[in-house]
Amino acid sequence: VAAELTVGEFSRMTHLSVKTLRHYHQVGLLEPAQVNPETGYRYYSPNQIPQAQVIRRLRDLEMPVAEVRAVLAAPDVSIRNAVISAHLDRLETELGKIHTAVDSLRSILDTPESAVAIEHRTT
Amino acid sequence: VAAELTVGEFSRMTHLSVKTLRHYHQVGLLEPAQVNPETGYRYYSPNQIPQAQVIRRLRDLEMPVAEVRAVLAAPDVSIRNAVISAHLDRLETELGKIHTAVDSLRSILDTPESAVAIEHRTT
DNA sequence: TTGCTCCTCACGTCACGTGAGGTGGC
DNA sequence: TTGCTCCTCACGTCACGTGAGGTGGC
Repeated sequence: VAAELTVGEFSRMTHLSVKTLRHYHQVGLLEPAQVNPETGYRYYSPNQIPQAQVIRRLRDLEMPVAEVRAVLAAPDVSIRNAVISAHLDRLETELGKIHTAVDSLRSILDTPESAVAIEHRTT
Repeated sequence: VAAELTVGEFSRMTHLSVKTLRHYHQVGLLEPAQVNPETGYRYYSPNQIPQAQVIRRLRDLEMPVAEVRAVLAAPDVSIRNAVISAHLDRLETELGKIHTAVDSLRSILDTPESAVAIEHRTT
């Protein structure tokens, strides 16, 4: 009943590339509200925008597509939030590890004559 | 001149999977010290271990293989360090963004009746 | 007619992992 | 003989991107 948007329009409004939108259609993550059976043209509804933004946020946080799908299919807001929260926890643990690794590498780089020089011993 | 190690042994010492070692051989990132031309068996030298560990560290920090190769081929320690440092900077910027996104998502989740409810308006 | 948008294959990319089928040495 | 390790294809995975070749509406 709402005005339909073409992929291009929907792409601009959601900042998801057209290729990505087609991909999401194909894997059933985000289906267009309508598809013209003759031309194959995809049409999205404006009220699909919030959902597309949720998808984009979760994908930006590297949540796998399958998990994003699970989040959207969650029967209950509290379940949904629990799944997201679990992912955020994993992510933060990851960030911590990477941060530690970065620091450790930096300290190696800041120590000119140490482990870095090992490779020159053969000379 | 040093005792040679098989892939399996080298894998255990570097914590790189055998498949990964074969892959690194194929793409020329880490070549075995010797390859038996009859059997195709790969043999690594113990003094390749430090290099393998550098590779592992950089890959753990999601540095693309091509860039790792560039780091190893750097003619000069200062150039090498500059490349690594540039990557670390990019990484930290990334981490910051992700952290912001996580916080913002968390605050949305902590606010029960807001944007999350938009999807139910059609009902 | 020209442009722009849209479409469908099919293949590419990145960094491996999986699995089949087979060999060699203790 | 049994096990374990090693090998080479070839294809799979994940999430798209690229590019060819073609269509439809203003």
